[in-house]
Amino acid sequence: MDAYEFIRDAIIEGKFIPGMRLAEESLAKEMNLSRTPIREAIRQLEAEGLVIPLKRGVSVRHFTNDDIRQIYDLRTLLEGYAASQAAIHRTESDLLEMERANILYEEAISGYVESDMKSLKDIVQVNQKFHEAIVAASKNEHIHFHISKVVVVPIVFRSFYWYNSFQLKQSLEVHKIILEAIKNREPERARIAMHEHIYQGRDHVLKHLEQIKNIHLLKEEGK
Amino acid sequence: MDAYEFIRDAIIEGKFIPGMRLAEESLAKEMNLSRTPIREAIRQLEAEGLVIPLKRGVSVRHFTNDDIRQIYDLRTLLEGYAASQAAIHRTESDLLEMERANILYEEAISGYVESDMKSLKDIVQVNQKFHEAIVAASKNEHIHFHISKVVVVPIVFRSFYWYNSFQLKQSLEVHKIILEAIKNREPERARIAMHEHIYQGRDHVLKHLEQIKNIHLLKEEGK
DNA sequence: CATTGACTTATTGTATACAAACAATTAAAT
DNA sequence: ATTTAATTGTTTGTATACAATAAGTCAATG
Repeated sequence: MDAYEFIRDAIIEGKFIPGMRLAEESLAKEMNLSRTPIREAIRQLEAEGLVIPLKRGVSVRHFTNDDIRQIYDLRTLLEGYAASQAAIHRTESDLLEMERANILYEEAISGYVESDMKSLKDIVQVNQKFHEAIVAASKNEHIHFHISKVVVVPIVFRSFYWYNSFQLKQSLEVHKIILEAIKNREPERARIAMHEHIYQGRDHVLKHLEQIKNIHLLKEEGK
Repeated sequence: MDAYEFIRDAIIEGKFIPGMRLAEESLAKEMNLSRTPIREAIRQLEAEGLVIPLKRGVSVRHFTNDDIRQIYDLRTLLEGYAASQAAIHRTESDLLEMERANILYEEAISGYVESDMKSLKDIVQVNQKFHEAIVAASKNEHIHFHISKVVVVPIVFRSFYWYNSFQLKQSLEVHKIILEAIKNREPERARIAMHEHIYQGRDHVLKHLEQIKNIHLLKEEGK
């Protein structure tokens, strides 16, 4: 569905900010459609929890710091499990896929210049590729469904945009450790490495949120 | 949404069997609505994975044995996590709620007569109450979202209907062990007990599925 | 007899129309 | 001046209408 992707992307990219009401008519006009497909897209987004119903219509969901913490806890659980299962069920072609993703990742961060959106989008995509390869290797097709719900969240999705070169390289190193564990068929090691990886991501996001809060506080004082 | 509940219930109760196409017009007529709200309900069910899109329209999703196994693995992970977190974060009122659910459970199974639908529905509901109380005590509001997706699945939902008195009593005993662990603030013990509880449920379902398969095979031979 | 092709039918997907609910603004009364 | 009432306007929710596409049937031809 086209309308679905349009609205979802606008939400996770922050174009539609939390609390904003989604007016069907204006959305319809914006993408040259009638209200009918717009409403159907909204129902899907509602089922995924990206928008919340009001008395009439819906608004973009706001995620609190606690939400982010809880969501990351679940992501840690799910991706850690995926990594441990991958260490058990991975085939040779799975390993190849993960290695390929990591090589692309390495290339992408070597070509990275601070705050260049184009190269960052590549990194985001390649990072996703690695994580998805692990899920595929876990041989549990339902994991993907759940992980997508803890990743496609506005703040989480954009967290990549405030990484620096060093942090990206560090991230690659952890990827290599995870891959090594999966290759050696060490489920616990793979799980723990993935845990640490995701938790670092969580701290990264929370630290950034803290900074934003402080900026707002300074603004308040400046008035 | 009323249309949503109508269709969802029909699917998880097995009135709409896997593979069956959902004809919008006939559904609309059946519940005295136009196609518009029906279609919106279908989009939600699609987002939840209970129906799958065809070239045009949707059909009720079929869950294979592997699906069931994978879904139960995830449920084990999620409910085990919920139990361990509940052991850490539970308040006194959380404990009260769980105890109350277990007392109701005990009453419900004492009043149970084999294959009496009325009393079974009560048991299903009270069982849910206990599991939800644990999720509430875990203090992670997002767990519920994910667990609901591994519970509201046709075969899983109906699995209760082929328990006997002894198995129900046994189930209650495990509930008590889980509660004890949560009361004593023993996260690992709570997690493991919950694991075992869910895995028993899984085996129960898979065994039943095996039986059904055998019945079908016998029918084939009889031809 | 089977296979291809055109035509007919049925059902979906999208647009529009209408009714109901909520919000907002203005007027009236205390 | 403030609060209440009423009326107007905007937006959602549902129904209907229309267009597009897939499927099924029947006939025609190899």
